[in-house]
Amino acid sequence: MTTIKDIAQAVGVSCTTVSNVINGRSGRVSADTILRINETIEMLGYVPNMSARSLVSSSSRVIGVISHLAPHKNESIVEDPFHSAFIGSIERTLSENGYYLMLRTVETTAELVAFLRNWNVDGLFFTGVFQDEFFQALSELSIPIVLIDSYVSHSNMCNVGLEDYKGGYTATRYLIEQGHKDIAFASPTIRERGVVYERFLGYKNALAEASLPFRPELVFEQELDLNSTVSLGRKLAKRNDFTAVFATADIMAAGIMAGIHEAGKKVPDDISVIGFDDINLCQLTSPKLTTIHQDAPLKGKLAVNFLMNLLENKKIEEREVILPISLVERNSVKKI
Amino acid sequence: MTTIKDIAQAVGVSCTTVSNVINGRSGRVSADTILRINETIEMLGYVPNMSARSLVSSSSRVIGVISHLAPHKNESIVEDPFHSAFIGSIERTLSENGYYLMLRTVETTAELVAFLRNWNVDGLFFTGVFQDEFFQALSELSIPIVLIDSYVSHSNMCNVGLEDYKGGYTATRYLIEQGHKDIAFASPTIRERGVVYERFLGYKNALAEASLPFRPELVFEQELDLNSTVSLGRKLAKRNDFTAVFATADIMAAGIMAGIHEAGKKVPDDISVIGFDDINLCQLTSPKLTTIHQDAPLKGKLAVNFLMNLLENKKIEEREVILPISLVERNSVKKI
DNA sequence: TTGTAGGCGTTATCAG
DNA sequence: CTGATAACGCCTACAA
Repeated sequence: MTTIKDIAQAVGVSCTTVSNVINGRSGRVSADTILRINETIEMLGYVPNMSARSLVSSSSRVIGVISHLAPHKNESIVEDPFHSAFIGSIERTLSENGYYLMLRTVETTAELVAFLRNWNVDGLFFTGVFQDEFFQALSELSIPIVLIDSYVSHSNMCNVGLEDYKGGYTATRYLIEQGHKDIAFASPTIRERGVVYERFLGYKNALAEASLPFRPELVFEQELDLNSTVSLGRKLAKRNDFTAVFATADIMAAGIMAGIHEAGKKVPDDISVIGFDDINLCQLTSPKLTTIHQDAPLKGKLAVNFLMNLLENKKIEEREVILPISLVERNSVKKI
Repeated sequence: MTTIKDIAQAVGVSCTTVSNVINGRSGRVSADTILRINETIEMLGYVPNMSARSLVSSSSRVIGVISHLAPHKNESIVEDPFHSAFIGSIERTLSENGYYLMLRTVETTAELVAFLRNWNVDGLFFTGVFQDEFFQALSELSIPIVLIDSYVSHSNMCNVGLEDYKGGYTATRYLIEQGHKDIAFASPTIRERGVVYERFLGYKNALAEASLPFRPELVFEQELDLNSTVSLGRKLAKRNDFTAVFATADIMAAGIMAGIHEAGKKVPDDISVIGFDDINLCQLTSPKLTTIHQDAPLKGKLAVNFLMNLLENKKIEEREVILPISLVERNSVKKI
């Protein structure tokens, strides 16, 4: 393994000089020396040892992408098609900026803290944080953190979020405009101050605004895995007390549609369905899924921007970006 | 930050002793000392500094998951729903075994080698390697490598693969048994010694075995992104010289189905479609997609097993596992 | 059973 | 402009 020392010897200078060149402190070194050093670096194929750097500088250029998992749940952030879409985007931008991405699933705050110290992690991405003990732990951390889709805030964090409330409102409002009066709501567990909660509020307010009653019996909380959503669809197909469903995720909406079809009913003729996210899947179901669009790659890009600014101690005027949503009309909602 | 030294001082022993305890060399330390040290570690919240360890041991417990990207192509391994399914599985198992996962997209072998040296990467996962310059570079590396879905082999690598040939054969054979005689083949670029190539061979041989002619004009190579596959579907719908399509990936099959439907034809009445992978999506399209099943999470698990054995220098009888495929009949193929 | 000392590759400080 | 030297946290001979 080629080290800085090897370079120094080959060129006939000291380690310090080599280090200075590598770190761009060119003011202190003669142009000629710089050239020779760079040539030798090229020739010998020198690559910096990040461990050594990290050791001496207490910082590592490692960015953690944390998937906070409830114990014993068998899913991960990457398995969610929506999230995996911007992990890719994050990795590339990070990489372009000279950072490295570690993926880590943690269950407890202790695990998280250990991980951070293990590697002198420089920054963190976190999705879907709630106002709980976990958030407490996060806010006590001294490294830059970028939250994604989180309705909590703290002075040393940034957040890139979405118009979730408006999304819920828009979806419901659209259904109402299409003549629906009895609208079911399907989502994973609704937790206070979470993304789903906001969409839920939007749903309720759209109802209220149209003087439609909110009917708790039409709220269905369910896991997002295939089996659960499909069987929810079957269950919904058996009922006759509503004409449309708003699902807070496309994968859920698609599962519900499949279940409805299995039960021998039709979307949108018997039941209308609207989703949320606008992932590719929406264009692969039939009927194609009407949904609320959000820009996942952009979310990733903005998140990385935030983190970069935080890491470089740049002034940040706004610590939060809220991305807009928009309605994408396809064919899963019927006008009645 | 608590170090080994702090522990040593607190307990009143030397660093060596603490180190011995941490690394389980309990033979050399008295039971009492071990206890006191462990208590103090707990109390002070000591966490090992991996950079320091890595520096002194030239090994880091970092495992790289490499996404080998053609330059300027805007996709990543995590964006493929099939691959992301087992990255999750990999991360968890790795984590349970005390390893860390770095995700990295590389375009050139130089980038890859730099990355490995930067972090003293201990092992590597790699998907879809071909017999090319990149493979050359890999085989000269001295660290354990586990290939996934690769038809190349080398003494210091393991491979977890799939019965791709059989999959291609089975899919085609099934279509033939259902009475189809003119069968199109849709896939991304067919590269020699690649997964797709094997499936293609299976397709051709099934045709030959049934004395059906191989018609090159029915082979469609296309990118896997949504737009490409859907437009391929539209294109296929316009032709009348075949009755069924075998697509080598479910996302492709689903896109093709969508395109066919857009063009006003029906699956399976006008054109039958069979896919490959059996991802969740298959159960969300209508008709549901008949496909060749493979077990993605198992693939991940086996890959990690291989790597663990390699890392621990265990004897490995077989350096390769080929997972079985099976046909899953749903509703996208018509008997004619 | 425990301790001492040297070194892993890099950076930073300070002197020349 | 350049070079010693110490330090980061940990491990491993070797010594006691």
